[in-house]
Amino acid sequence: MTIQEAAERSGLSAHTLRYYERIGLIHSVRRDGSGHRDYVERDLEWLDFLTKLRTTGMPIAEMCRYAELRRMGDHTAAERRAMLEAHRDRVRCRIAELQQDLKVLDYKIDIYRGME
Amino acid sequence: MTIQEAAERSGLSAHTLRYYERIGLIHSVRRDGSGHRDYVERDLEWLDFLTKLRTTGMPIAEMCRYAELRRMGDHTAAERRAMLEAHRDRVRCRIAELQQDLKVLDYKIDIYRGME
DNA sequence: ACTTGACTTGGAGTGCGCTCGAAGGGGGAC
DNA sequence: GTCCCCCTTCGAGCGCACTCCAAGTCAAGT
Repeated sequence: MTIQEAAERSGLSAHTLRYYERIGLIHSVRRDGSGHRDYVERDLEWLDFLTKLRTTGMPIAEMCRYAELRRMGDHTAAERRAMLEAHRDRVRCRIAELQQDLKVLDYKIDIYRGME
Repeated sequence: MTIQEAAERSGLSAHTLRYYERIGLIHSVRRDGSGHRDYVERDLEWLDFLTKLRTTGMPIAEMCRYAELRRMGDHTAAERRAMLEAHRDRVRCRIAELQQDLKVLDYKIDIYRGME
């Protein structure tokens, strides 16, 4: 699969895919005869997971660490799990915070309604 | 109240408070005899609300627009309400998205647990 | 043979939201 | 008086996560 196809399917830009590879987020994408990247299904799955980490607010540096552990093999599973658990806690906190802020928005909107 | 006190109470830095004033997010903070800023309770309330808009992901430019409408008076209430409603929708979507992503994290963590 | 277009690399540029530095101005404590 | 500290403005700098550009390669189409 070409970089354009991978971009469309992952929702990332081709620029971003190259950038992710450069910083080590996605490792050693296969090249075809002419040196062009050739993405496989497994790359797409990994990109989807990376995207979930990103959209939930994990910093790139932390994602790089996770990717590095993943490359190191199964013996890093516990550390990776710990990272995900810590991240999950952050996401839960974030959701709780957003839900609180939502109440304030609701309250404000009601006030505006009352004014009209 | 001095800028330092306002910073402590709002959770923003003094730098950020000056920055917010410069870009028009907070308008015409009173000055004392020697030109120092003198924040009042109402400023703090406004800063708290601004902070909620920020932490829920409203871009600064949009917050400036909201602040501008607020300065223009009561006849902008409908437009401000519309902005808040649009923002509320975005926040709701964001929460829903985070909740979906949380499921993926849970799933992954379970897999790691199974591996150990 | 030549054009077209998508790809490659390395490095520079961008936008956002701050964050900091420089240079200078009070005003209270000693 | 002078030391010290916090304040002022203006403008530059920073960190993050991309985003884009320049220069070159390669393969397919006409």
